[in-house]
Amino acid sequence: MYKSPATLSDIARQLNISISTVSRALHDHPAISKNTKTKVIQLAKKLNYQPNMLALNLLNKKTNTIGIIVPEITSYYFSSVIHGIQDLFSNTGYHLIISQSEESFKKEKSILEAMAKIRVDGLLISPTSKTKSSGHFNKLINDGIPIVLFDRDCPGFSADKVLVDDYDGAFQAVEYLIRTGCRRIAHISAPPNLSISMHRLNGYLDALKKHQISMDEKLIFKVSGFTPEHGVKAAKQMLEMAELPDAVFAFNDGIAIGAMYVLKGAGIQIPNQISVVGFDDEPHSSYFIPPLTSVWQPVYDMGLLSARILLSKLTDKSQKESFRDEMLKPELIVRESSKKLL
Amino acid sequence: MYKSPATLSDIARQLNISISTVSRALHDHPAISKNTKTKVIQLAKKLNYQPNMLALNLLNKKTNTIGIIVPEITSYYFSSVIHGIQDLFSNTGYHLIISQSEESFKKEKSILEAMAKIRVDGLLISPTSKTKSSGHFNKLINDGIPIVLFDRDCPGFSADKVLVDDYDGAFQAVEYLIRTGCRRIAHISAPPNLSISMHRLNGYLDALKKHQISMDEKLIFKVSGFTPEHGVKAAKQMLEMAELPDAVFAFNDGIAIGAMYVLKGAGIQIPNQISVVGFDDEPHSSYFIPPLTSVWQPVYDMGLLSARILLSKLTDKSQKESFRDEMLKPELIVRESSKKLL
DNA sequence: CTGTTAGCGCTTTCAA
DNA sequence: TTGAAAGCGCTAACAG
Repeated sequence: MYKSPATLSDIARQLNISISTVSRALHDHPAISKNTKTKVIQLAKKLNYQPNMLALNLLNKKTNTIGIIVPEITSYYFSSVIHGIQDLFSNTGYHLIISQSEESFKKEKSILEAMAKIRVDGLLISPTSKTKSSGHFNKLINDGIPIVLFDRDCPGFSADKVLVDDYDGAFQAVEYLIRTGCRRIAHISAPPNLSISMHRLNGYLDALKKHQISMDEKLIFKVSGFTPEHGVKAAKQMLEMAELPDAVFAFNDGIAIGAMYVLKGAGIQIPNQISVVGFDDEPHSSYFIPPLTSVWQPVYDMGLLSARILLSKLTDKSQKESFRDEMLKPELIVRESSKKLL
Repeated sequence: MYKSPATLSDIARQLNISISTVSRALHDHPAISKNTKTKVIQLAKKLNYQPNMLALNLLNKKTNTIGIIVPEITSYYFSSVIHGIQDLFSNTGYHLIISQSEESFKKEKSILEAMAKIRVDGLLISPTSKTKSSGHFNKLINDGIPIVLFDRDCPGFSADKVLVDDYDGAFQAVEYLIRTGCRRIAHISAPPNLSISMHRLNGYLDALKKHQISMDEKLIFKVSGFTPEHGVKAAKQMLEMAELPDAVFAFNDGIAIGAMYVLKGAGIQIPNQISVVGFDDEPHSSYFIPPLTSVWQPVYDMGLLSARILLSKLTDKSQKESFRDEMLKPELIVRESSKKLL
């Protein structure tokens, strides 16, 4: 059917020399006559010889493959991180295998097993919101497969980590709201088993505390996910309160957008009656009316840095045993959704 | 440092039997005594034996790897297709390698070369907007690597294709606008070398023609990309026209959103003065005010179907030589951005 | 029922 | 400067 690709022995046979000579000729080995070398190289080009990676992989016990596990790929957030990772690994000879855990711990475990089976050389992981233990991670570590965690932490698991300072981002956002005169600041919070969820909540609480604003339980809306629908739900509850908040700090842009939709629909002036602030700064957020104030995160850089750390582990196997713990800084992007007219 | 994984010969040595016996025991081979079989299986479990995929790959000349090439991963559109592809290939033993061409023909070619080098078993490709020839594709085809094209066509290239009927989607959208009373319908069109761009433009033109509305060159805004910024640009030009259009049909939601932002900012009533319709139906589109009318596409299903076609090629090598040419139907989702008050 | 052998494509000693 | 041989881990044909 299809002619199978040329091998070293094909070249050797045609030239009546040994396989090892051919191999040497193709690798700039010093001990080889100029004559045979050129002959080999010519024929190799003619036959369109490509080294068989499968054979090399077996020989080197390396797959040149990096595994990536994210909760989902269809979000601006994770796809941007992946973009950063890809950019760093391009031209390194490594290729990337991407899987989605879909926030399922069971799925995370089975993906991890599959990755172990195909013997990836290293892993970049953002754990699910359900992940509490790290036994499944450690199993791979014990096999000598390095893991770098990004975005989401898994407390108790020692590894290289690249996280964003969510606490600081939330603190910045809420302190800014206070500075613009808000006092009854609501927070729409995501599931508490997610570390970043707690960090943002704590940033919110501490900013209030710093400015001596007493925390009001009723102003904290806990929702079970991160989509606009969840924001819708929270905002509807909000509308039933005796006294409305004067600002909403949402866990992320998706929630903020859903909330803003409901509030505007109810005739509430944004930002004059209620300021709205999101988190993640998704590209379309600035096209809402009013454009959404949000906490920007260095997502692409997070991918780049995680990848760089993993690559250095892979390249320099003798690396010191200590783990890197990087904390990237987010940045508040102020837009109209929070600029109250004074 | 790390103990290397157990091999067949490890088991064989410890049990004082031959490697092939071990192999047979682990593969339910009929010719094997119950006794040795259980012994082998026990020890294998104890040693946590995992077949070495690298060796198997070399033996079978298969990598169990599928390559995916998309223009970008950070869009709802392509990440959803990928999601569909992943769901179909999960539990098939294949794993996926994803690369971005970033709309660069040169990059597409180099990715293709890399994919050939690592010997992927098959490829799923959505070509760049610059791709005009198919020589680089055919090179892989000649190596026996099947390719399935999705979303974007590459005219002149014979292969399995899974496309969406963009013409029909555009036609539906524009005919709907006409039915709601619009007569001066503008179109914001993407780069013409992109096949889907032309199909949507043609759908627009034919809908006008069918309803005897003469086409007005000035109402067709050609932009160089697909982001909200491009919509902003077009809308600003629009605002300088002597007579405004009464509707805008944008190439996609991104453009529509950018345009809507500018139009609303200029005090124009949407939909009463200008109806706005997008394409792709991104999840956040329904949270704009007014919520955006858009042409929904079966993106997830497109991924599923492309993957299914590729898988069947891979499984049944003796497949007939004919190519499948699937055309999925889009669907107009009507929301407030186009419901004029009569 | 089990062992021996060859081979997938390549690199790398060791000899010549 | 070149060749022969071993081995990476596994399967399968062929003998026993």
